[in-house]
Amino acid sequence: MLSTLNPFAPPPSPSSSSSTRPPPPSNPSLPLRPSPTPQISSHLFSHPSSLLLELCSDPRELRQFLPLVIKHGLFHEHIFQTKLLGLFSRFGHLQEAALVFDSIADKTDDLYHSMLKGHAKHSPLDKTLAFFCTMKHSQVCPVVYNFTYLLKSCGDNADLARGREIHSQLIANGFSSNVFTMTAVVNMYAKCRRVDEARKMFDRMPERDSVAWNAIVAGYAQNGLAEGALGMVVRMQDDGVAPDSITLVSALPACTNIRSLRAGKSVHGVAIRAGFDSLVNISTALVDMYSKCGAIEKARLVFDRMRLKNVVSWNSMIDGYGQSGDAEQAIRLFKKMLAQGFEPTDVTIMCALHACGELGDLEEGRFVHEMLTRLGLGSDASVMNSLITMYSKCKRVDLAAEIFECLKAKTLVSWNAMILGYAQNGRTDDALRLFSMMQWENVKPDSFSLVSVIPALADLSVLRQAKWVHGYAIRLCLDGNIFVRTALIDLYAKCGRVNMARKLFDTIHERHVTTWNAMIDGYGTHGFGKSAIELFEEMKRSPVKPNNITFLCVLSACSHAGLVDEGQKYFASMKKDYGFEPGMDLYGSMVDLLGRAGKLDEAWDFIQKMPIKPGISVYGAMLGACKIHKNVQLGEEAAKRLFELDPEDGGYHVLLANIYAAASMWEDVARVRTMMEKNGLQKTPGCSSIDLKNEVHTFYSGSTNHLQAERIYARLDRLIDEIKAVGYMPDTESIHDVEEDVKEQLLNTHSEKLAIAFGLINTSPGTPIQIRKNLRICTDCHNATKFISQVTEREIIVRDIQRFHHFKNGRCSCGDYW
DNA sequence: GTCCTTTCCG
Repeated sequence: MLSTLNPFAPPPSPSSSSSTRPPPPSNPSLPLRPSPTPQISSHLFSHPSSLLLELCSDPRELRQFLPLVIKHGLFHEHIFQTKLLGLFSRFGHLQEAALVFDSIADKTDDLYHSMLKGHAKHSPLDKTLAFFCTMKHSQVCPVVYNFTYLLKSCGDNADLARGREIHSQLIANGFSSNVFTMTAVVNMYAKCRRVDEARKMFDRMPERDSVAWNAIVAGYAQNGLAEGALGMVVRMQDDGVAPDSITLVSALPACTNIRSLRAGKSVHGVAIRAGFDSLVNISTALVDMYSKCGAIEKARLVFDRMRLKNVVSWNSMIDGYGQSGDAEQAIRLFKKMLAQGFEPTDVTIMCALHACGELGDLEEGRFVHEMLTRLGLGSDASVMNSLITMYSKCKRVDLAAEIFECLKAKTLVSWNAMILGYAQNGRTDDALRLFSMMQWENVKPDSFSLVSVIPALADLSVLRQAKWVHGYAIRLCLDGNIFVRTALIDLYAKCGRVNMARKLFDTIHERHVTTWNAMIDGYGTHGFGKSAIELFEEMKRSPVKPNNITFLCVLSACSHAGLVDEGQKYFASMKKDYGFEPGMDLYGSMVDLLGRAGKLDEAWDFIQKMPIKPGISVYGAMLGACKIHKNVQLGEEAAKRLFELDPEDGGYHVLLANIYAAASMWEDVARVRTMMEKNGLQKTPGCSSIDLKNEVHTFYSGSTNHLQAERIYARLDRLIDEIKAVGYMPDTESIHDVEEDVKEQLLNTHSEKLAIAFGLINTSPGTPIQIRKNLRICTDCHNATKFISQVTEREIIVRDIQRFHHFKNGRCSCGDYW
């Protein structure tokens, strides 16, 4: 700015202190130009003109000035030393400030105060306090603002111990009723999350100005105590202090926090009446409040009416769209922001990445990735964490892993994001590997880590691991966390321990909607439809409102238990009583409900009447029902439409082939197989696994590579004879083009049977056997297992991809209805 | 010379 200064302008009046000084002129384009140093002539360095130094708005200009100061021998003049020191410390160049400071022989108190301020604003807390100590040792008398700066620094570092120390020193220095220091004390305690202590100090203040009130309002708001914050806003008015814009900008996030549109609107009203609503920070907070309170259109209205927007305003609106599920609008606004020439910040990038992830838009995601690299945000941990999540959501967990591996400053969030990414992309082993690795690297898992890894364990359904992670959660003192507990409920249910799940459920008093959903679904997959319904009815009487997932769980429970009327009733109630518009999965559930129960025509009719175009899940359910009830004609219809939707999963083709096979339509079976090959679709090989003595044993159909293979096959041979003796008939009708005995042989070596035989050999009599199958259990194995449970007097629990089957005394809990 | 807005993982 030096070139813009008029050297002939009258010098500022000597009485003008720094507090009333106008802000330094700022022209962002100027500091980039080389400074016209030679044009500055030495006559400027008369004493009044030394004030010029103060007008330096950036350290660069200061550095350009310095050689001149030295050249003209002014460096040792007190006024220059004072000003230089002040400037260096204001700009955070503490080393240079210290150089000036140390060179001064007889230091005035002012110089100490100036140094302390610089340290408090720019140095680590340790250094600041060390300087404060030397200051006291040099017999410098502390002043009010020494303490306010020190306390702010303690608050920013959330260093309660040091905060208390400063607090007591302040009392010793007789500042305990000063409104400035005490406001800083209130703020410090609030920042250290000790709102009660902050409040105690606030109540003890002999007088309170609006700043003091703002400190306590913000204190409550930032600690998630919205009611406290809003209560204090009321109290301050009763006390005759009018809320200012700072009060309101703190009160708004409090309304946002409790999602209270009503409170937010009333603050908006106050802001309008006081004329604060045109302030950029107020209107930005309003945008955030409205969008988070579910009034996204109103947020957009406020946003569009803003005459002045800053990056934060844009970020709030973009994130508002992202959080309310409108990722497309978020991206559109992001583009608009770029078009208007705003430079995205780390926050903008994170919001944009979130939206890309939601949309699964890899191309856009890559574009944002390139942009953030250009912007130099490639080492910002938060940004990189968002990138990991974006790539994971776009099903490119490989790219996510690449980012994670290269990320130098991994945070706990990075680990959590990567674990979740693996878990959600079916990379269970990698999720578990990372979870144990993080502990090797001394990163302590938190509730998010557990909530990410537990579903991966639920995928494996190994009870031993479930118990281990439960114990681990207890040791980490995280088992009380509602989301961890909910994940554990789901885990126990998926490990076949629905009673244990219920026990955990009963210990939770403040249940989240997902807690109810997990338990209802647990009952549903175990075929306990009645229990699921009872629990749902209990939920309706609780303060927690069901969401559309709840209805999905309830309908699937009804479907697995054959409760057709109940299911239909709930489907109707969902729209009528709760106003939920059913999604594709719910329609699929309804088709499943009707179809499984044999009401195939009704199911088909239901599909024709759907208000939205039926998707894969709907025709998939129809096809599955046609397989159960051996309906070739409707099966073909469903498959035709299903294949038009181009599913990536080859399972539907297999389903159709099985429908044909059951009807002995072998040419059609062959046709479907050819079609699969042509489309590059593969049948997922069926496999069954069983957990034994800390090891998971996995079997594929006919596999002979197990160490105990000989014993297993021998036991299986005997087993087949035993169950045949009590009435088992091999279901060979769905196998074609081989001899009868080969058919039997093929059936007998199904993975389910191998796993059961292995379990029988290796466990003592009476021990329940638990198997996990990656596809649906086959009809013959289901039948055989019933007989096996009878002849061996074992309880056999099979979890297939759809549900649980509890076999006992020759019967299955699904009532052969699955 | 104190107080204030936006953001990542469930």
